[in-house]
Amino acid sequence: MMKKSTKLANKSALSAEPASARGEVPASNRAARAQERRAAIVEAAMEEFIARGFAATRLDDIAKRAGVAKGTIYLHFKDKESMFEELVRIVIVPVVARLTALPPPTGSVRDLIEAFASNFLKEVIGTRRGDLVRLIVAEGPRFPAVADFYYREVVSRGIAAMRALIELGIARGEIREKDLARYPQILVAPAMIAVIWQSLFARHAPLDAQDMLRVHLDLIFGERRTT
Amino acid sequence: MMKKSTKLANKSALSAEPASARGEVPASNRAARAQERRAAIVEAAMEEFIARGFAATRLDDIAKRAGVAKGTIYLHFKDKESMFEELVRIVIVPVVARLTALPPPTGSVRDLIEAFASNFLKEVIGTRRGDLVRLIVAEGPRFPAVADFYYREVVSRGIAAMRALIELGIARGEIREKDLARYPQILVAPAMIAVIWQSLFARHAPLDAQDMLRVHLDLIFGERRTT
DNA sequence: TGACTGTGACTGACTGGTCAGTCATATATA
DNA sequence: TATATATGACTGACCAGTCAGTCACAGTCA
Repeated sequence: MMKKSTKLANKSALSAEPASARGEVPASNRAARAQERRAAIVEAAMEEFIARGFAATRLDDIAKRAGVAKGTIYLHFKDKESMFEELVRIVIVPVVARLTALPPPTGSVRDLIEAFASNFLKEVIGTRRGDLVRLIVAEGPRFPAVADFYYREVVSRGIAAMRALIELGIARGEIREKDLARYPQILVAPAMIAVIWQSLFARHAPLDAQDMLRVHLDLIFGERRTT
Repeated sequence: MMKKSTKLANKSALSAEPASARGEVPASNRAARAQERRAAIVEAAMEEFIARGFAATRLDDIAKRAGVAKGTIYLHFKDKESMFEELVRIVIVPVVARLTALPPPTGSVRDLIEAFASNFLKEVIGTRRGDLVRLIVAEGPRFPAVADFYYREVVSRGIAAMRALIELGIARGEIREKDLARYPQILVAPAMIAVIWQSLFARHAPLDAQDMLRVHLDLIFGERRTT
């Protein structure tokens, strides 16, 4: 279908388009295997980068873990740096999509936010995805492209969405503190802390993230059902 | 004299007692210069580690920035790794001391916490110290010793102190949400988010940390003076 | 169907450069 | 002078990225 241009990704490497004029669909199992390999590389790279950080990760290790020769990595990615940047996109995009695609305009604002938090809890906190967030925090300053992408695709959207919910909550009288709309970060902060906590301190002092988020929402909305 | 053991410091670190118990006053300018050099190295190392992370930082760069030859670094630190670990201790300890040493048992709990937040704002958020916190989050998983130290000296103490304040606030009727005492993290979360935000996103969207913390406290204590 | 062939995905030994850590030498101090 | 310090050229390990060669497979022909 999309052929090489999709798999090779980067700018160069465009090996002309053989079947282009033809228009055939050589979706042989060759292409399928290539996709599998690519996926294996992404998976392996994520593990290694999370475990060691960008600079300390060896491509040899990624290759070994992915069950591929080192050269193969370069068939899919331009170099270590752009592999890292692509990796973040590849992993983050679906998560954002999934978290974004659940605004069932039903029930109270609290219920909406609770549904969101519950999803975030399952999808991110304490998972590989959560570690990736920590990784972004860690490497962000050295990868402006990553930090920019993350801000644009995740942070700014998340803040905007939360602000909208907060304003709705204020309008409906569910939320007292009007100034909260100016700092949606406050709403999200405990969730972020939970992510970091699980990565760093879980073994010292386990944290019941779900319960903590509940308490935090009680703080904002008042005890359950108590306008 | 104490010789190497004092200057090499590795594990011992913290200045110790240059003049030892003995009466001598070896406060020659030799020892003084050594201290200056050591301080310069620590300062330079912090800059470099914050800017590039542990693995990507070159000792040559640290030496150059400190105005010292590379070999000199090894007169003060065992190796790169233990230099990093010591560095964290050297920088963190005084901050904790300063933040800890301001419990003037006066006024309301809110005032106490506000004083604390105000100090944290000045001492940490948006400063080199704040960057160091981000660095610890970044490198923690690869440096269990650092993560452990940080948990022991900073996190657990901070959590305990906050919990005590919250319980006091509840007892005095200043704080409604009783469950908050179970998750002092919630109280601290926005401050941590502010630290990270300043490091990563300030250039995209500046954050008025002071104002945000105020709003957060309003959320916990109710609008100013309303009980 | 089976044999033949061109293609390009895949491999991994190799290269060039980088950098932590060393140590023989030089300099400052007592 | 003797000793404590400081220096920076040097070494050996390490690793990102390359590329000549291999071979599985799709397509073609008999």
